[in-house]
Amino acid sequence: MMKKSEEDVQLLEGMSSLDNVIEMAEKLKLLGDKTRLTMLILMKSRDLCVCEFVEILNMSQPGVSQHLRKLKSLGLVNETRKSQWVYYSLNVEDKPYIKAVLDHAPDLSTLLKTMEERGRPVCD
Amino acid sequence: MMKKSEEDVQLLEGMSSLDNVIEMAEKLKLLGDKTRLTMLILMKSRDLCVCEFVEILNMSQPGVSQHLRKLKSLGLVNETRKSQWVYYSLNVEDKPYIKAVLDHAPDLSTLLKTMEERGRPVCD
DNA sequence: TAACAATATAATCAATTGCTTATATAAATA
DNA sequence: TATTTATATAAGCAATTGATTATATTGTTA
Repeated sequence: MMKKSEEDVQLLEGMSSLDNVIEMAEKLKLLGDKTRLTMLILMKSRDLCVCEFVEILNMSQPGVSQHLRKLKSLGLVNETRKSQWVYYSLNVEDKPYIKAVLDHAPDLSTLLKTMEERGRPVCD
Repeated sequence: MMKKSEEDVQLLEGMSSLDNVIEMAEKLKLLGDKTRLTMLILMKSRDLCVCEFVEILNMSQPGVSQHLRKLKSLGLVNETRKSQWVYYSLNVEDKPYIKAVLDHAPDLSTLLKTMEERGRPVCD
């Protein structure tokens, strides 16, 4: 087998770095939508089920489900079924730059509380 | 003038938080594109002019200019003309979450050096 | 001042996105 | 088991995006 020249190695390293940049951009693209970013920030307070997102975000249930699917497909959230409800939770402990973004995000816990007080869906 | 109720105040505060989320999402959307993210990471090493981006990213000059315009319009970069060249530089010191993202980004300084060694544009 | 080099803007277009409505699936309950 | 509730998937569509080529602008230099 032919030995790699230093230049080749450097090029290959450059390539894999670029792959990592692309992967990073894909995740950041998910944060670059106001609906999904709001969802992620809300999940800092607690896990939420789909119908809660529907109420808070005031959008159609399929719309919410599709955003959650994208977040799940890139590993930013986990889903847990609790009888009829599916709860979504943050999964960013091992993604430092996403965690950093969410740490600096505006606080939406007041908004969440407000919705809770106005009679939210039962959810268990 | 009518006094605001506590509920109104809470609602209004909620609103402004949402505005901040939207503003945050707009900036993150800029990072959610592989070309622009690469540009920002490259500028961590040093300021670059348009024609350097064109060479490194291997795309059309107008394409590069339009990405830079978006970054400038949201205040993520500054531009400085040096005779015929326009240099772009990072302006993220006052944007902690963007800084955090770039701090965690893959290192592209090797890629930049490689391009420099292969005879880059003169640029002063 | 004419030609050139670097950059910006305009016009265009295919691909992607974020939403909707309609429909399917899954679990709980009468 | 039939109905209801929660969620997911499919299909469709207008708006946005990221690229291109063509053209305008700005500064340098012969």
